[in-house]
Amino acid sequence: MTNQTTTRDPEQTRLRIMEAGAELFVEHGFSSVTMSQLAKSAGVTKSLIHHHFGSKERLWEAVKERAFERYFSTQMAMLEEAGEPDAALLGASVEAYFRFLQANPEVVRLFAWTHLEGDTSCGELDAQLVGAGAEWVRQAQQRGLLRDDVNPTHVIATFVMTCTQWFEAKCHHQHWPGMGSDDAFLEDFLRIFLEGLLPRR
Amino acid sequence: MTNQTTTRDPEQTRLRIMEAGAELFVEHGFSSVTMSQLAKSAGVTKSLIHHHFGSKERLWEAVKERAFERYFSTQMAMLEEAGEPDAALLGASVEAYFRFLQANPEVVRLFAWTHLEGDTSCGELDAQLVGAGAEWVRQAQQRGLLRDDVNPTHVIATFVMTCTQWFEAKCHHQHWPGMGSDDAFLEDFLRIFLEGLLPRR
DNA sequence: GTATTAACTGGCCGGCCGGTCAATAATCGC
DNA sequence: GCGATTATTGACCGGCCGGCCAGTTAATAC
Repeated sequence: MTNQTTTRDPEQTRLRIMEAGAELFVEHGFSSVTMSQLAKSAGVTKSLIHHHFGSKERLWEAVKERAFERYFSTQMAMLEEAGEPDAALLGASVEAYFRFLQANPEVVRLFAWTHLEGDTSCGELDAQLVGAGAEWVRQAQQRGLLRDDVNPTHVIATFVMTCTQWFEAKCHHQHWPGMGSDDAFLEDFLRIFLEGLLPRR
Repeated sequence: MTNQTTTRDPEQTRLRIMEAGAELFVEHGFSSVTMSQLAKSAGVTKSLIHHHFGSKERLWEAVKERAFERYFSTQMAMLEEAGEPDAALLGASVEAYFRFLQANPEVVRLFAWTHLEGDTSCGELDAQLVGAGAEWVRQAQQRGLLRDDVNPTHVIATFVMTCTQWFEAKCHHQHWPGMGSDDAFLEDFLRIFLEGLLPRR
């Protein structure tokens, strides 16, 4: 058999606890989740969670840190495989980000919780990512492919925030009159956003 | 004196409890706030809160409902005093909404909590507001003042979501390299948004 | 092999949680 | 005025909270 019944694997255990934490915390928020729930969900005792992480708070921090790092490396990989900057590729990047959030709703919720907590650590890793994205926009501006009278960082921020809020506030606007599907909204947003960024004559 | 020491005013008491609830819940979230904190902050006993609202959950619902109604009436008033639709007035509306959120950060946090709870009630009142806004955009489209190949509801949603997320995720993006002030961002967003909405030639 | 360390368990703790209840005091209908 | 109603209090409840601790078992170092 692959797993002996009484074999210990502390790495695996830590991972199981973090995965349980990720699921419960992201779904219900830090303070709604109890150590008993975490223990039950991870299949370990409360004491073992304390042994590995010290406290509920430190487990939450470990969960967030792991999630941010995974997010960061995924996004960095997406950014690196993007080619030379131009308007079409900007559109493709927006769509890629939108699809990423669509496929990973837990990322959106994680951000929302950390924003409400006022936690700045989510933005620190992101700074590199945004720096690279803004540089990418700046090059396109210099080549005359995008209008150059807007701050490149604001260009990145605009589409990142729109995509994030679209999924974060789904329950808010999903029944608004005339509201379309994910795809329909993305299409309209891209129309406005990309044409708004064309060089001024 | 304006207030007798031992005079009862149940309306005023309900209000004090709701205001304490609004402040604490919006700041820390429903499950982090305890009845004892609420009671202390409102200057009443826990039992009195139960007497007036029945339970912690129902107090939270009352707080949200009151806040949504105030939000709705404020926004409706803003919408009604807006004049005939055109691109400049759309810009003014975006700015008005942005300034409203800037001046009322508790509204932003309230929306964020309700979104995480999956509460749809915030969107129901809004539906009217958005319906009116979308109609306003539609008229501008018919007059050839705005491009007509985008869904009017998506136009409203785009700027509402951008403004909301700007303030909601402030702690996330405030230290991004090159990120400007509230005003600088708003200016750039308006450039992109309004030019992206001009009629296609 | 054996001593040391680390993983892991179960039971327990003080404290606070949301909520209840009986008693009291102010207000209101008449 | 006076009885019914309702606002308000403080004492109290069972239960669960996060965390601790003593003890046991597995892995590791030598």
